[in-house]
Amino acid sequence: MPELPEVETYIRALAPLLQGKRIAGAHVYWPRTIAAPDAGAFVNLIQGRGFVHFDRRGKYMLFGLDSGETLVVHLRMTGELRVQPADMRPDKHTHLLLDLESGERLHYRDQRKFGRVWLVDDVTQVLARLGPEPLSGDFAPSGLAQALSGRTAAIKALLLDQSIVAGVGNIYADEALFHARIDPRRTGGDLTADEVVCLWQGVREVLTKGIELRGSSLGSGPQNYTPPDGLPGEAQEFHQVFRRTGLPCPVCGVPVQRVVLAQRSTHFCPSCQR
DNA sequence: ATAAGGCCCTGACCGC
DNA sequence: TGCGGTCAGGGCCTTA
Repeated sequence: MPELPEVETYIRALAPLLQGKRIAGAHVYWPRTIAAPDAGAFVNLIQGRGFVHFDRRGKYMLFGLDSGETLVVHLRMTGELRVQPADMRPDKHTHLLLDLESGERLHYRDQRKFGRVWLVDDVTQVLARLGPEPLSGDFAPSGLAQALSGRTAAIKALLLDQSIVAGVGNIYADEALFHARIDPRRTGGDLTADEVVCLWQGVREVLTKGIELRGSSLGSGPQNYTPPDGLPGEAQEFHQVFRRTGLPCPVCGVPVQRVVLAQRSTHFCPSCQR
């Protein structure tokens, strides 16, 4: 499941493969993949455009085109992008295919069809609700404290809220809370100022480490993630609690516990996290 | 305004 | 082997 570190790894890997290349044509096999404009307009508008720059915001990939428009891609759970040779045929999970003038093709695959693609003049249309970028100066303890104040939902649920901080998903929310030694069931508004600072730091540390390790490539299954260059990430080796239910906490040895919060699996150490 | 639950999807997994 | 049921999960939508 691609979160900020996985999406960052993705865009870094794709940039050198796509830089300067031009789109000769597009094929949409599952129209709902295209969130905007409609699939027909998308195919017409994207033809002839070249990739000129590459960026990321939260879990969104941003491909700047030479027309000034931006191709925005959100992989959600199971989306994948791959640059493939011309003779690689799309399979049943390929919902969008971009033919490049180089002869290669960019395949968008997505088993669960949750991912979405936009082609927009102005990315703010898509990104309007996103909170601060966690590894930038826009994300500060004071702002986080303000966003949490008065909130009665569990802190885990609030970390998953993309309007509070962009890019944190289930893996890094659990890891950040472990880092900050905060019980994920705590009411967000009840955190002390010191705890908010610890959490701010925890979010930044786990995301930074995640990027260094090229993201978390979890075991087999539909949620597996592998970067576009095929070299798996290694961040999963350093998960302290995520999907480690019953295994000893790496700090104190007490078994990691699993609960469900905001309809999401949540893993924590009942002894270290208070 | 906030919180909670449903929905979209399909492969994996389980029990029979 | 086959079958039905359950689960996971990001973001958007609806409801309270």
